[in-house]
Parts: sequence; structure tokens; C-alpha cells
Amino acid sequence: MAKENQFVEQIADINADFPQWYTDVVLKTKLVDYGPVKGTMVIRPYGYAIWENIQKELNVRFAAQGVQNAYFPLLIPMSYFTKEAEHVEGFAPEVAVVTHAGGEELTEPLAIRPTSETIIGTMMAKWIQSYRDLPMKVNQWCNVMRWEKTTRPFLRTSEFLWHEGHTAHVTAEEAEEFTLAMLNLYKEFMENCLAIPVLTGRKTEKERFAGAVATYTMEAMMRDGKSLQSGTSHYLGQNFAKAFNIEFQGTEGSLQTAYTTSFGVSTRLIGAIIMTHGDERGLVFPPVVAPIQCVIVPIAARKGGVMEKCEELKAELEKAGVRVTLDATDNSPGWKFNEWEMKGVPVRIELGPRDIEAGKMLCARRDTLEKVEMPLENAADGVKALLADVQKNMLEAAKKRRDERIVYADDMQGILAGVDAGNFVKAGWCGCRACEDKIKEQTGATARVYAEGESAETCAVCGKKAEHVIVYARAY
RNA sequence: UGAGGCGUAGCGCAGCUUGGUAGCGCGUUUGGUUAGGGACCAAAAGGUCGUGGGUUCAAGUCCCGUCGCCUCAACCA
Repeated sequence: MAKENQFVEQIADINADFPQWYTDVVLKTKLVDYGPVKGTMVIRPYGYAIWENIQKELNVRFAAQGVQNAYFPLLIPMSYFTKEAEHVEGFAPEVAVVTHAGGEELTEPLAIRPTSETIIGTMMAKWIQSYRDLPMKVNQWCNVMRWEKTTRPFLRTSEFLWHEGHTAHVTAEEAEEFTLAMLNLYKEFMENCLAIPVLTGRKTEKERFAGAVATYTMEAMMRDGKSLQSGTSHYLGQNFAKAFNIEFQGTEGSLQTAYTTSFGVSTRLIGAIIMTHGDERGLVFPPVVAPIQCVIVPIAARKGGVMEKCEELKAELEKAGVRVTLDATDNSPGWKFNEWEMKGVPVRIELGPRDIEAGKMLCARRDTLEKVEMPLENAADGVKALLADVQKNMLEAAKKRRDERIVYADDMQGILAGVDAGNFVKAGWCGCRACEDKIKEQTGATARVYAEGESAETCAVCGKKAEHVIVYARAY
């Protein structure tokens, strides 16, 4: 029992102190470390592998939508930002600027990109002349920098990795349609790859991206009931196209202005995975993006034939495309069980002399902590089926946890009580900014997303006729 | 930027009230015994106590400054 407590002390209690649990778990599992500059993080191999898996999954989906990868420069002339009034106002406070280079002061300061609409808009203006050049769909995987006041690994760092897709279209309808197509692409990816259910829909004016006509979001519920904006897709209308002169000749010869979109998800998604699925033992990774999908723990490893059999099994699983590791360290089996559970590996195989003799292996799944015996024969098939079931079960479990915590309220008291209890709260809204501000002021909750297709009688704040239903939650 | 907390070995901490030889646990290294839920024995390595100044015969400890980190609020993916 004393030993048990010793283990528990390694990470904070997830229920008692969620923020501390989060910090403990990301550091102790070696996903990330702090960089020397405040707000920066080092993404360590175990964490970066998740990002690479996310990239792989998204790239396939982008390609299917005709989006091509490219790369644009890190440094953007400051003057580009001033071309779109709302955009510059929204980002000015958090832009880092290079003023000196080569030992001299620059004639024009250079912004380190906080996002690339301005430079990509400039380049698109150069590349687009005819309706035949449209639609143009590019994406880049890159880092961006936003000088944030307070930071947390993955969730909010000064520098972070993301992808940003940018498209230009002939008509508003086509651009809007594409904006929603990307939102749906994200939703499918979140559910099938990360096992994270999301609420999708439009943001209120207040929460809209600086310079967009409409911002669509996906909101995920974390273990503590708070919401995490996990990705956005923006319909930019002609705001940027006009500012950067993205113009083309149409079929009938007249000069027209394009309609543009942008969309992105970031390394914040790694934080979302951790805070959606994690438990008192540590991380729980969905198999599709898990850096290691299966770990083999040899039991009584020095006994004859055990390591050989483990190596054999490892080779078989590798051949079948399973990301597998054999833990050949000298640590005790119990130590390894706890370690790999903390690291969130979806399936663990325990293989000892007794199993080998019986032609079996013991498989422990991380999501439910159940152990099942499986035949060693055709082990890869069994493991792959188990991984698939873990993936499916994780989404279902997360969806169930979330749905139990979506409640309705019809006044301010109800919203406050709801978010205090760690819920998403749906409530009627008249549509005015004053009521939206008042909710934030009095409850700390913000309007996360419109609950589309739902209706309510009255606004929870002013009691006037409700025009919309809003999902309110406290957010990261 | 406001409020609180913390900087002592790789990690977690004690020591500070009342100044007097730098400590504990974990980890690491070496050798051995172990092995189905964080094993054990023995030996060893590892510190300008965040940093600058002051008080003192003497500062991890007292005083002043400064830097950094964490949590909570405001801003944000």
C-alpha cells in the first residue's frame, strides 16, 4: 500500500488539482519541456511523434480537398499588417517584431508571423489573374508567434506549431461552402483520429477572428468541464482580397475581387488529447495518433526463451504496421506497467514463461484497464482489433462524458450554476453585445458557439425574445 | 498588468523563526541477488543554496535590490 501511494504522489490528483495534474503529466511523460525564453516549449520526441501523426492524417484529408502544401516566410513586413484595419488591431498587441539585423537597425521593422493571411494574400494577388487560376488552395505547416501574457505547454505558448490553410474562390457561395467543408473535415478528424467529440458552429461577432466575416469553431470539453477551442475555419469574404488586391478577370471579362478563407489547427490539439482522455494514472492516447501503440513487457526476462519470444512478437507486430516497443530495461514489471500507463500507451502486452507455454499473451488496454488473454498465434490481428476497439471506445466514452455535462439554463443564475458545476450551458440569447459581455463578467463563461438548429423563448440575460441559442462555457 | 506561491544535487523537498562542518527521499553509476502491479543488499559519484549588493568574526538562514518560474484573474489557437 505504501508503494501504491508512492506512485500516486508522482502526479497530482486529476480531480483535486487539474492544472497541476496537466503540468505534471506533460513533463513527467517527456512530451515537452520548458524552453529558456518564457512561454516557449521544447516538444520532445514523444510529444513530437503525436504531431507527426496528426500531420500525416490531416495531409491525406487536405490533399483530397485539393489543398496543396507550400511554405511562406517567417518574417512579414510590418506594413502588410496595416492593410486590413481590423486584422492589425486584433493582432498588434501580441506581435513580436524584429527591428535589428546584421548589426543595424532595419528601415522597416519585420513582424514574426502571428498568422499568414497578409503575406499569403500578397502572394495570391500576384499568382491570380484569371478565373482559371481559381480556386487556389494552399496550406503551410509552420510555427507562429503570439506574445501571450501567461502560457501553458501546448495550450498556450508564445511560439507554437500549426497548419494554416488559405484559399481563394470566384464566388462568395463557393468560399463559404469551402469554409464549412473544412470545419466538417476537422470534426471528422477530431472524432476518428483523436477520439474527441466536438461541437461545431459559428462564433459570435465578439469572438470572431480579426478580419473575418464569419468564424466557425470546434469546441471540445476537457475533463474539468472547460471548453477548448480546438480549431477554426474562417470565411474572410473580400476583406483580405480587397486589402491585398486579389483580383481576376471573370468569364465575361470584367475585373472581379476574389473571396478567401483560412483555417487552422495547432499543437494545442496535443493538449486537447491529454485533457480529454487523461485519468488519474496519466495519459491515455487514442491509437491512431499514439506515438507508441503497443508496448511489450517481458516477465521474468532472463528465463530461457522469453526475450527471444518477445523480439519475435515485436517483429511480427512491426511487420503488421503496429507502432510497437519492447521494454527491455531492468526495471521490475510492476514499474513498467505504471510507467507505460502514465505514458498513455493504448495496449500493453505482458509476456512471460507461463504465457509462452500456453501459447498466449496477456493484453491490457489503457482505456478501461481491462486485461484479456489472446492467442500468440496471429497476434498482430488480435492486437490490431484491440487497438481499433480502444479507439472506438475512447470516442464513445468521451462523448458520453460530454453529453452528460451539457445542460440548459434560462437565466443568469442557471448559467452560473451550470458552469460552476463544470458544464457546457445552452441558453437563449437576444443577440446583443451587452448581454454577451454581461455573462462573461458575471459567470466567467464565454459564448463558445451558436447551437445551430436550436431555439429558445427568451434571452437568459435581458429576458427579451431570443434570436439564438448559445453554448456557454469557461474556456482555456 | 493585478493577487498569491516558489527558487537549496538530475527530480521532489527539509534546513531559515533563534546565523556556526550542506542534509533527506527518489533517480544516476558499479557489483550482486530478484522478477505476473512501482523488488532488495552493498559501495560510489553528484551542491559557488537563482542572482547582485549590504550587515557580521561568520550568511542557505537577517536586510535591500534584481531575475526567473508556477497558480488564479484580464488577452488569445
